[in-house]
Amino acid sequence: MIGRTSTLADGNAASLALTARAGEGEEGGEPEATMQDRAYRTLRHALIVGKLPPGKGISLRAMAEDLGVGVMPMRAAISRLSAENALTVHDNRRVSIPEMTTERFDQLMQARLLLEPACAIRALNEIDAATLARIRAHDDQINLSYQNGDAELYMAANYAFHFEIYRAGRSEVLTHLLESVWMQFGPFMRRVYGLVGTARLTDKHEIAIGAIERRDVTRLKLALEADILDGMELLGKSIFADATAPSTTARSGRKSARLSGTSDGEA
Amino acid sequence: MIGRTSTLADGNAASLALTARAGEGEEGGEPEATMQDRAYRTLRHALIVGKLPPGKGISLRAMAEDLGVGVMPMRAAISRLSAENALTVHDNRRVSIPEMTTERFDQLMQARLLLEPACAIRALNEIDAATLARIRAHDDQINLSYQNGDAELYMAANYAFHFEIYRAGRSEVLTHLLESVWMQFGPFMRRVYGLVGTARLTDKHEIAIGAIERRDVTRLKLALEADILDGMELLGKSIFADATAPSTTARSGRKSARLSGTSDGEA
DNA sequence: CCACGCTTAATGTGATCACAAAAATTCACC
DNA sequence: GGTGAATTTTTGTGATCACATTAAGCGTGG
Repeated sequence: MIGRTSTLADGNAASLALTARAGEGEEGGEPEATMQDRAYRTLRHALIVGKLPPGKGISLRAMAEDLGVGVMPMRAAISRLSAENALTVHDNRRVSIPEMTTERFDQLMQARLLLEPACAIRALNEIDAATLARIRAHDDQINLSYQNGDAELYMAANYAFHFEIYRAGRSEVLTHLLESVWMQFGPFMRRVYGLVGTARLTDKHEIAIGAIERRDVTRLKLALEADILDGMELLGKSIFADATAPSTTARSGRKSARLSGTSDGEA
Repeated sequence: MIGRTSTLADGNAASLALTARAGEGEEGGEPEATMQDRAYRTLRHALIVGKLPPGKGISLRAMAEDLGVGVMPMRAAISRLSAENALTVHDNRRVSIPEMTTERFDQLMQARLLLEPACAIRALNEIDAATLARIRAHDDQINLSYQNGDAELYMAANYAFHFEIYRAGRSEVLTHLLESVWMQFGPFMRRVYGLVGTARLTDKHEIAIGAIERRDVTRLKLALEADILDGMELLGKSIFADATAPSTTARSGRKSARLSGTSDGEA
């Protein structure tokens, strides 16, 4: 391994790697994927599922090497993410994953509360059986993640669940805005997951699914708002509680309890 | 009528040179401004004030030359704008200013209706006398633009008016999302301005200012919603007058009624 | 006059080099 | 041993070159 420390959260060198999609016969199906798009998508996914901790410094060349792409595609990817507020560029012109503050947390939550019910309501009459089945499947994944304490699976499944609904609303504008919010929210949420962990509240997802089945607008809206607010309350408490209890899910176990703390990023 | 740009000065993009204006002198005060930031800001401003027409193709090298910057900064700028949905990248990998469709129009308006009142409410108790004075000044500029029929001034002043309020709410998250929406909205709005021109519009801005003075939350909310809806109605009418009859809902997707004429966009 | 094939120009993507600023490291010195 | 200056490394920014793809000219042949 090069002297460069892997920028990945757990030091797991390959976990973020640009996976050559399994079954990538490629020549026939997807010749269009540009390098920068692949870099963008992997980094984006890493953010949404919280694979990268807040405060983490993002080095252009280092990240390019970690992902196995050139520098130019990585520049484009970082540029795009920065434009979406998923990465912050400091005065030093250095880039890092944004720290979470109480103000930003509130702002992100407000954005979620404003946009997500609206998206869901739009989607209500567009969800067919197949889509509903996918939604249920995502929810099953969430429950599975709870059983196994698999934080990463939870993050991915939770994202998939929500956006399976929102995308059905066919508002690319709103979903794009929401994805920006989730990218900002992901790193912090993943961090906190270990603390609130397996504490499953009353399952608002089930209520949402039921509301979708009955085409119950207000109930769906309430379910989503409650889901968001539940998380808010949980995560909000975690913020104020400077707990020392480390997450159990972190394999190395050696995680500081600082919620938005830097692992090895710069100040 | 569609493909012809009559009164608008959008003929070609040569007019949006990277001037030292943009409110910033030169490197006297801000040695930190990177080239790509300057390119980004000018292009962004051009989008918000609608200096560029929908459908207009954006050529990397050509635009770089027009703005007097290198290719690399322009790449970064275009990349950022694309990430904010202010520019669309086609399958050809060519970039252009997005066309407006009825669906997108509705989505953008919904986003405005969701986010802008919320921002304004946040701002309500943060607006001091100085800020209110600036808001009034912007409104004066708007009225002036009406008198002179200065579309560009109107666009700039209208943007300044709204965001002077929203920024006071100190939610970088929400304002950033809103700016993305306005960048998507600007080119089309500017286009339509020539059609609806100086038309009526009972001044909702005055009402909003009055509501700010009295710290009247609901009145401010209503004023902004009415302002947005007024524009919606006006622009909506223009849409239906201008474009081929929009199908009820083109569910099969791709081909929806193109609302905005192209000057020299690609196929 | 129009259609079709060829040539040419232009475009986006990516790599590589160059450079200044900022970290990180080294190392002398108290 | 700890501290600060000098050096090395790393960083982001930007320019330039190379290449494949595609739009645009442009001719010839029908």
